[in-house]
Amino acid sequence: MDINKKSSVKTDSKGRKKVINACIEPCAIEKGMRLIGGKWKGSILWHLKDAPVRFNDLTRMLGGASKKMVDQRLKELEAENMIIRKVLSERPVAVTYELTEFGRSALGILDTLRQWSEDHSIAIR
Amino acid sequence: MDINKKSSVKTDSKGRKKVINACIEPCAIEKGMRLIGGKWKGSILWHLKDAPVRFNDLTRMLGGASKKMVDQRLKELEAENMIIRKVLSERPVAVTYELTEFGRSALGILDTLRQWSEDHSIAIR
DNA sequence: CGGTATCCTCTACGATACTG
DNA sequence: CAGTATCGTAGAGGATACCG
Repeated sequence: MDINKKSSVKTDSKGRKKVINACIEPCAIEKGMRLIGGKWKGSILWHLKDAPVRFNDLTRMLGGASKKMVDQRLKELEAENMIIRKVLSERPVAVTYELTEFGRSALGILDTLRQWSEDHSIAIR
Repeated sequence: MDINKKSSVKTDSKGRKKVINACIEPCAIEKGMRLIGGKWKGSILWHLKDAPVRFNDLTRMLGGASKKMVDQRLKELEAENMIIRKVLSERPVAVTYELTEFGRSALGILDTLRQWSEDHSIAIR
């Protein structure tokens, strides 16, 4: 679905047309969620906060994510300009991923979320 | 700041750093994401920030979400103690949803996310 | 090591219709 | 109005094997 759609026109059962305004603010929230939300993206970014990390190390850190998933998320994050993939050597193969400035700019949100989540861990479960 | 307190970092023979147990913090992030992440949850909470909202109004506000989805998310949020469902009248049926204190405590994160998302809307696309 | 390629299941989500 | 019920599809995600 097109999330950038600002409004849509619908016709009800009596043939009347209604313009439904999708709101700007929540769209920003949805948009943001698409960048740092999702199953592993926030965690991946968080793991890169201190230093570049290699692919397999990252996969291990996430403990529970398959290579495929990590690979997919990494590609998304790279396409979104949140991380950079760097090939360190060809033989043996060595690759690291690190945050861009943009990626780094999301760390504050993630830290707040982490803090909030920990503070309310009892309420959460 | 000492955030990864539960993690241990080791250095191998080639001077590379390895994080051995780093899944504590990301788990908090994943946990938090499950509460306010997902497709509509953040937006729903955000829409309730000022006042209680009725079911159909909320659905319309989200413009694009089906009743079924809204219903499901609302039930999740209620189970998670983020919102409260209140029956105003039986005939005609009138129900509102409003934030709990816990739900309200998430607004800061959502606002930061919204701000961040808007600020970087160009980078995002 | 850093991925791809397959296959497969499961559920998220949408569309539509119906109900008290 | 505030949901349920039902059906259908797309894709998310796991398991496993393979590759340069």
